Amino acid sequence: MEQELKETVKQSPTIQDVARVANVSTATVSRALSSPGRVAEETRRLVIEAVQETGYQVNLTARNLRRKQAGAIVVLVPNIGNPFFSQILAGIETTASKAGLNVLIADTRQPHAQEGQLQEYLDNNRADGILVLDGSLEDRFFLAPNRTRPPVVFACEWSEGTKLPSIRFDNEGGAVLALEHLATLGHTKIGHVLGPLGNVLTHERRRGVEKALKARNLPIRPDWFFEGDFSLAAGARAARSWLALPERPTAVTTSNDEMACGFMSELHKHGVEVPRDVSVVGFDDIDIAERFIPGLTTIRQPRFDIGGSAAAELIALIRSQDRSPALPPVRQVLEASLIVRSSTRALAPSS
Amino acid sequence: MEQELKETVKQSPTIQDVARVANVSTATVSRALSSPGRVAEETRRLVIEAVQETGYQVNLTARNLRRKQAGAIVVLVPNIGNPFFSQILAGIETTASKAGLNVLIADTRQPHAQEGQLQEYLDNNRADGILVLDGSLEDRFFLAPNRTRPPVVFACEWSEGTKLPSIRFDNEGGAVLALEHLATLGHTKIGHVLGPLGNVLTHERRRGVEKALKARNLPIRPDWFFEGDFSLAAGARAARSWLALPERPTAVTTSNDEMACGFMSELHKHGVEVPRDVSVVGFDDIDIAERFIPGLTTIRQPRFDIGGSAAAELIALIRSQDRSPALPPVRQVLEASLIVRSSTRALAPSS
DNA sequence: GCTGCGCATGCAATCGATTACATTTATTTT
DNA sequence: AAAATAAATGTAATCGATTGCATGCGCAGC
Repeated sequence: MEQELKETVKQSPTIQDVARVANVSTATVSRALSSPGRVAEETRRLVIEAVQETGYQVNLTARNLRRKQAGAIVVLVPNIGNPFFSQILAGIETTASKAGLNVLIADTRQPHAQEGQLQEYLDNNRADGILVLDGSLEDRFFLAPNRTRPPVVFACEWSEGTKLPSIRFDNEGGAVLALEHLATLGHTKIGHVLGPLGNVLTHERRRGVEKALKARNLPIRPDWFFEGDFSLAAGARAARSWLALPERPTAVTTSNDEMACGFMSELHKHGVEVPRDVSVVGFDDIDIAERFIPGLTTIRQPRFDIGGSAAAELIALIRSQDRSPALPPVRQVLEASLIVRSSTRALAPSS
Repeated sequence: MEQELKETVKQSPTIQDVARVANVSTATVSRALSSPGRVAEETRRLVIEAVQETGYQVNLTARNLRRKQAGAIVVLVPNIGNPFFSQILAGIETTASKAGLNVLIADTRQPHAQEGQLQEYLDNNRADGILVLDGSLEDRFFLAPNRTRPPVVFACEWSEGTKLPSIRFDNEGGAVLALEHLATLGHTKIGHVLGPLGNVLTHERRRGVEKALKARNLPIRPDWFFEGDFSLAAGARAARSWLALPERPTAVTTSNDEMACGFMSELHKHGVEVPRDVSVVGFDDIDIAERFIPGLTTIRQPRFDIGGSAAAELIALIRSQDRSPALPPVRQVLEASLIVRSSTRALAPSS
């Protein structure tokens, strides 16, 4: 009898199995699959057939071990829960998985993420590259101290000091758009709810606001700039400050949409209606903006695209890593646009 | 001279380096680190010291190759962008990374994710276990056709047919809570906005609604059940249906919060105010619910916890995989609670 | 004092793919 | 036609950790 005992538990087919079926060496299989130019046409056909017959799939762990790579990138995001980031993550996912890379998402604000966890990602092993969506991380994380660190790309936020590549929105330009819109509607007393103080976005958006005010020769009053931190609660706090003001701005721009929602929500509780009593412009155009009451006028940014661009840039960096000379750090800036809804209106001529 | 030429590019230290410094074999180092009981006290101390001196970190790729595992779990989520899921993901992340497992997030609704991508995750290599947050995936994905498939745990949603373990909220109970609340406020004409039809959550929540209506002897009218799909837009469509009704319910429950927001938003555009003209109860308690205008009365579920529990269950399954006999499929149900805000009010005695 | 057992440790195979180098064969050059 | 070159493939080392098996040693039992 020729019958052999077969194991009942099927193992995944390995490159050895393919080699046996195709009647070539494992080296040839490997080459046929990853550098087709280096094997004969006919041989390649045989290998492909054998792959199909066996249902072979490359073992990424083995490949990564041999190639000394991790097969993954890690994304440092300040807060997965923030709807602003999810679209960006989707863009990253799409681009990365096309390149065969896994995406690990690390929430830098999660208590357990502090220090140890983060360092572990950064130290050699786990990731081939790092995508940072959180500009507030200290630079020391990225300034390779002694060992080889994977390449880093910033997206959306970035760190002022470092010269690392970054993909950004035109935050200053966006803020200017918001201000121009309000000015066109006849507003002259315009306030602004800031993001967290250390944050670059806060900074850039504020600069846009001040620039536009200056250009129009409108007042820049410190008591019309409210502190915040991008949260709904911060928007509500700003609303209470606004209410307490002896002289109130007739329009307010906010450094993100969530604060705009919190702001309007709190005003509503005190009987103040938007846009009747005050106009509000947000920033980001998160999903709920369209359906908030009232619909929120805001600045839209191509979020899916920025994720994709950043991932693409990082992948390019990873691929070029061994090759000399280092690519010059890219700094790509994507444009923002104004979306007009119902939270803004022309200033009544009376007031 | 004893001076040797040192490479300028420092490699990560390997287990060999540690062994050399500690003056033991690599086997001993490995054992000292992963099964401390099997080496002498003194030796272990030496190894630990050597680890510190060299800054050694285990190479997970090598370990995973040798142990034939992937070192990661994959989470199948219907839509990363949905704020409902982000908290759950955070819970999963926390638990998984404590166990040294990476978390890969796959958005099943992303066009590119269809078929190929998904299958790739499922087929042997990439993941040691799968956490499914999307009940609408076809069972065939999980019914191992021929090869060994990693363990699967459902969280939040699940697939009716399969007997796989699942961690769930008490959806029916939550819906009953919502209905009881409205009934207590004097409402007798109560409608409901459904989720997508195939979805188990839609089904369970609907069942809760009908059960509570029946218990109170209130009418169950087909024209008061509105079709939906969990999106803001679906809520808005339901609002238009509600407006077109000859006889309108005075209160509406929705199968999730986003639809509640869409519903209220659209009504507002037509001059109908909540809760003055109609009371609304949501489901989920997403972040914005508290700050919507009006604040949304809704059913809260411990989202972070469900993610954590599900991950823990999956990890237990992974660890026990080789050991006989298979654990019995767990089905854990977490309780929901009612959060009362401003979108509901007692029915005016007049109407 | 010899046998046997168990503890601590080392040796070397192994996981599955990649790739430097060697070998064979075919093709071109002079 | 011999020599040089190129193309296709095979052999075996390698990535870094884990682990089955072998070894050596000390101690208890007879």
